[in-house]
Amino acid sequence: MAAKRSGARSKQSQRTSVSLQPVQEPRSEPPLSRERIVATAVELLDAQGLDGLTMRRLADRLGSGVMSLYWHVDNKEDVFDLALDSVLEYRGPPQTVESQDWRGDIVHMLEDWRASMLRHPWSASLLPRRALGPNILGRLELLSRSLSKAGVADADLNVAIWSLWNYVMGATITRANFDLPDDDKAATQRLTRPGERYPTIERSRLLLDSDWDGAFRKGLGFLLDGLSPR
Amino acid sequence: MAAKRSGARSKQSQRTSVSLQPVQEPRSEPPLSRERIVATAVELLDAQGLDGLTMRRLADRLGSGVMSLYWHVDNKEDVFDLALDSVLEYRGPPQTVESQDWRGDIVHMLEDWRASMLRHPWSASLLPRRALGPNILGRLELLSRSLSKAGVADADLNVAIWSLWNYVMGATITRANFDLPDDDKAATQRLTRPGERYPTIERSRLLLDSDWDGAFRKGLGFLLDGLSPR
DNA sequence: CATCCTATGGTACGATGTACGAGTCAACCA
DNA sequence: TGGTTGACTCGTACATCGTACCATAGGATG
Repeated sequence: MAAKRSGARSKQSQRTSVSLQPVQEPRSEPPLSRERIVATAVELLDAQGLDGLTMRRLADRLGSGVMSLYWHVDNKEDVFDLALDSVLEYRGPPQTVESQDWRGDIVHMLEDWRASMLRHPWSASLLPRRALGPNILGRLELLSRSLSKAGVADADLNVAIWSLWNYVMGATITRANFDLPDDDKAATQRLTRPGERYPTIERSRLLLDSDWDGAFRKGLGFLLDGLSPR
Repeated sequence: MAAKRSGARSKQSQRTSVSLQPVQEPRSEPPLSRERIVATAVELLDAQGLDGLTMRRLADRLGSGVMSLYWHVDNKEDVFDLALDSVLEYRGPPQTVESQDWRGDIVHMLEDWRASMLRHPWSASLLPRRALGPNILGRLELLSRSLSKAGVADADLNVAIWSLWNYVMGATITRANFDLPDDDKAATQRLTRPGERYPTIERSRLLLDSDWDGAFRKGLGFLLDGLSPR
């Protein structure tokens, strides 16, 4: 029944028999490919946001017909999946040798993760509802190893991983969605609206001071304090 | 320019001059109202998910014409906002007297928050991208007061609030989106796919054991440990 | 030359959010 | 009493979306 869904699409893996290419590319678009589609989708998402990506616009940018895309990708969801994973690669902590600094490794990876997502704000809203791609699993694997090295008990390992995941996801999604258009303005207005008031929040300027990066780092520190054995 | 956006809509606050109602309601639908629309929208969202809410379906359920809705709400986004906030009320910790147990109060509120959202899984994906409604601000206010009472320094207060917010949001969004259709299956397949492997994750069965509630509580405990002064 | 596979894209369909304006009905004032 | 006004309802129409279906082109292979 469900024989449609096979990953066997788009194999132009053939030798292109390089022979000789014409002296001058005739200015036309390069051929469509999964990679070119994904790269252009990321451009479009960066420029126009989640709703800005439509198959027609994507085809326009690629200089192709809309339906040609469907030869290379299954559907729009597929485009989202591919764009998302393409944005979440991680090269690992700077030094190549076996690291002693598990805490530094974790912080480095998580801050890089957050930064990658904030560079492409749409990705934060997308990640939780898509299946886990290889790049995310790779990050979780690294997290898991570092925490083990840090002496976290096996029984606590999953909780620790999820806690860090939750923290990063929550912080990033919130941040990415918070300053989209005029949200600061809206929140401020809502806060200062006469009628109901929120004195403690207002006093601490919770919604106004915006050292997001510092807050992220500091809160992550608290969480790691709590997770560290003893 | 932006004179459209005024909250002055939908005031049928008039006295209806009760006089006498007919002996028998003639079985017809009750009149449209903001409240009825929101309640029905929540029903629909619960039943069909985020994409299941369309203005046409909503009108069908209400036994009205589509465009009649627009007298009571500004647009579909408005419906989302109202539905979201209507689902996030909080009555406060059980006992009425001044509580000594700040940690218990916080845990109670946050677990109730998470439970409210999981009862309506669409709400988790919606919350971060909508402006903060009064019910959310109320929860933040309560959080802020409890943490102050716990002795968290003013300088750390915002970080502590955001950390807890992040944790709850991340945990809930992940949870709400994780077991929608056959996601477990997909994740498992992906994990056990020959080729690339993730040995540590696999060994710890990170994606397979599913005591979400326990993990949430335990991780929250770790975070509060880290946040507690000294 | 015939046949096949890869790749492209035009047309068309059903669904969506909502602008516009015409309709109904009760309350009010003359 | 009759006219006017406001609150409220809703049919029609339109632009835009994802994508099913199908016709086509061109190179590789027989």
